[in-house]
Amino acid sequence: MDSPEPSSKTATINSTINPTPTEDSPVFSYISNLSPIQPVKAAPVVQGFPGLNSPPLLFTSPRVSAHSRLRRSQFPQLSSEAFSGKNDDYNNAITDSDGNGVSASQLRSELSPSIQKVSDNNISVPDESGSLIRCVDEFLVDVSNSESANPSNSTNPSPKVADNIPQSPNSAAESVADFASKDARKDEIPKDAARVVVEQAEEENKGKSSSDQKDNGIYNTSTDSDLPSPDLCTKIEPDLPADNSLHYHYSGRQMAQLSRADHAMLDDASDIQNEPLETAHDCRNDNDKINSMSSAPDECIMQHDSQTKAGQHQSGIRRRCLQFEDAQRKISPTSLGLQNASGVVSCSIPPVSPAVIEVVASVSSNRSSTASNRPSTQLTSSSDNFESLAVKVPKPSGIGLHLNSIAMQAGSRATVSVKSAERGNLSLHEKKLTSMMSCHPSENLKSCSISSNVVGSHLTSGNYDGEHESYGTNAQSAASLHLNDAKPLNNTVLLKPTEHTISHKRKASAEYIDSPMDYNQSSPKKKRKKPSDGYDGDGCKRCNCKKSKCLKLYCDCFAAGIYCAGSCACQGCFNRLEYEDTVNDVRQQIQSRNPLAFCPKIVQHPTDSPANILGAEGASFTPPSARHKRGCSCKKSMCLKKYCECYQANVGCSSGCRCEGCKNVYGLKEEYGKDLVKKHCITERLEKSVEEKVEMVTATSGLLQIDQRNQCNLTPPTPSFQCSNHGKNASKSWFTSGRYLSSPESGQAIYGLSPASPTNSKNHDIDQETTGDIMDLVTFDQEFNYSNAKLANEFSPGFHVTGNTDDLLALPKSQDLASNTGGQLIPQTVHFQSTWPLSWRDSPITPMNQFDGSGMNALELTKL
DNA sequence: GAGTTTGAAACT
DNA sequence: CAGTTTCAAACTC
Repeated sequence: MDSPEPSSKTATINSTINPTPTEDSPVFSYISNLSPIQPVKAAPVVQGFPGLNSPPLLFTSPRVSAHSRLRRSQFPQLSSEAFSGKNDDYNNAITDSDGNGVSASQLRSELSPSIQKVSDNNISVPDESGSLIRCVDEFLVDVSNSESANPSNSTNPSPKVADNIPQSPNSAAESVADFASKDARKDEIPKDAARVVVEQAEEENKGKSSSDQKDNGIYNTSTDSDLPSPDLCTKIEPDLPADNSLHYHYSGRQMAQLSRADHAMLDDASDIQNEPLETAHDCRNDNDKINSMSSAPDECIMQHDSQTKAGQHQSGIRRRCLQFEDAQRKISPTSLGLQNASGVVSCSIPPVSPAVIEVVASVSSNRSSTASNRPSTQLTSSSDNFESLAVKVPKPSGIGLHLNSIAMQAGSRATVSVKSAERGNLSLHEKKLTSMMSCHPSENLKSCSISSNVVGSHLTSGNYDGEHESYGTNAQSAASLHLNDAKPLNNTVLLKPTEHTISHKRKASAEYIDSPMDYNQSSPKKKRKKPSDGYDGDGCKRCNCKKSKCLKLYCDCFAAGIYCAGSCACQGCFNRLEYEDTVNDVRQQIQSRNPLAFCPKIVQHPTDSPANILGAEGASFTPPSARHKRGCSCKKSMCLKKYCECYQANVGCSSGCRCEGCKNVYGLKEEYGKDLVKKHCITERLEKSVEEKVEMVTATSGLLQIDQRNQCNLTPPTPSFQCSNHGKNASKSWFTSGRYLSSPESGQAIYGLSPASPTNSKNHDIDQETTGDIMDLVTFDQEFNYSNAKLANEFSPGFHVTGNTDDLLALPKSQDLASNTGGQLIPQTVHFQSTWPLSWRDSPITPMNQFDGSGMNALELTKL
């Protein structure tokens, strides 16, 4: 029996929301008829239930977020394009000299002559100085560049846009800042948009002329040379405000958004193209929105500072991306959705999936591998655009078993430290301390953030010392900021290492510049200090290749998607920036042979629920069910030595292993099935309890029930919360749970704060606690998909999860988990982005579940 | 540090 | 797909 109250509530709400229509609606009349309570009394009843009233409030912010996110989603795309465009410029200059000239620009030109034409008319200013303004301008510049360089992006949209675009550099006249004006002219942005941007830039510029200059100088330096400018970096670092953590928070969001947008870009390339300028404009607006949104006292962010600092950091931290850059670029961390209460953004970078890359390539063919070689630059520009994009990005696990997967996953052994430390200055103690911080999931957000940061440290390290450079991507580039991010978060612990890092940065960079060849050659001088674990200080593996030239998967560096570093003792190494083309080619060959060659080797078993992974305290680093994707073939080591990849990764053997006499301490092959069954039972129990809980909650709020019913009626029988396995096995991801925001492999991307999904506006009266539990239980194991779908459907029929993973769920890093367990990230951060890129969704290889939350987002679930 | 063992990657 | 070779890390001494 429906209690009268729910009905009345519903009626009241309906009337409140849409008084006139509601009363007229048959539903209203029907409810009114059913309800013993007279409509007249409805109002009082509603007042008596604040919970019902509150929903709108809860909803409000999501809507804002959503709005912002949507805009941002477009923006990031532009930014990405901008990146590419910028890179293109850079690359064009370089590649032309090299004779490798087929750059993205050409492709772009082919794609959109009209735009190109416009750009040609425009004054092209190669000079990309003015980082300060750049954040604003660059974004414009990038957009314009992308427009000009990459017609595909902006062109299509638009004849309309083209018409609006001034053929003359008039916009420059409107710009106060020289850089801004340059950019504006270069970009040929419509006057309105350009004006707005320029004005903003000007304002910002006024705010901090000194920093701007500094930034500019840095930027120029970084731009001119591929390598970071140690000097500049050094200068900059000290200037960082103690509270820049706040900056990072926001920047993190922005970054996340950017990344996410990048993802979206893949899917919605056409859309992006349609509204380049608008997007750019929106971006600015988004920033403003974000700022305003985050204007909360605890999140006062100084955009200028953040921009400058971030730009500085990024300038100093330059990373080169090879073929993965595009893919990763597309791989987007979650966006606003990742925002947690504290504003800390946890972004995990999905693993680089070759398939994704391919998709990306197809979508945005304009991005040549060469063009994408300068993620750092891209990142910088992007970050500038976003006012310092510091993202706590877990290491890209896409790298595979090697560096990232193993080192990070092995919680017990995870020794992640600042790589620069190895070079000398950082004391072992500090290193360990850092590692510990990173390795242990913390209970508090700060710790979590640190952990996350550390996770990415290995990536970062490359930047710092200029040695290990990831092929990868913005994501990795973003990761490079981890340490920086971490510093603000925990000055006492991480600041020191960072300082060291910076100092080393200079050193390393100088070294790199001076004698780039030094470090790949196995010079006796550079006797590698081979740590017992085979990792250098930062958790990066280094190789000792002699015959493979570091162009085969034998090479850990190569396999991990990074360039060999000075710490490597390889001989005849071609896995270097100088040979990036070669590296790309080889990688492509390998991928053509085995698309999964560079995918993470360690994946979360589908049935592993978040609860299992995290454990009660969230301290578990390696999910018990984590397994080597391909399995091992050990015969003599009995899986008890590091010859065994499973053992090396601290994961148990599975049925996929072909090992003989398995005695893997992390899990015997024979026991794997048993464990699965056990877990399955446990999971079922949990689900039941959750369902019961949910029912209780639902009963409490009659509105919810009614709402759900209505929705169910409106929706097809198919569970809206569905996981579609395009792959053979449904991937389940533990990161699907809200707790796992930042699964690099999966997920963070998955969790974007879904904008307020329109469909959702109901059910927000459910307390978060319940939601949190639910989310924890929402695993996407194939086995449980149906039940989950059912459950989800109960709440929101609109929720649709597309689980497209081939069972490749890369393990989220322990740090990620830790950060997730912080609790602050929770339910809100769990988002199912409706805008998730198709590329991921379509990619069979993509190791992550993809959620197409068209109808419902995490927030909705949370609200439930 | 040299040599051996091991198993993944590459090749056939 | 299976067998073989190559390779580099892990391991031993």
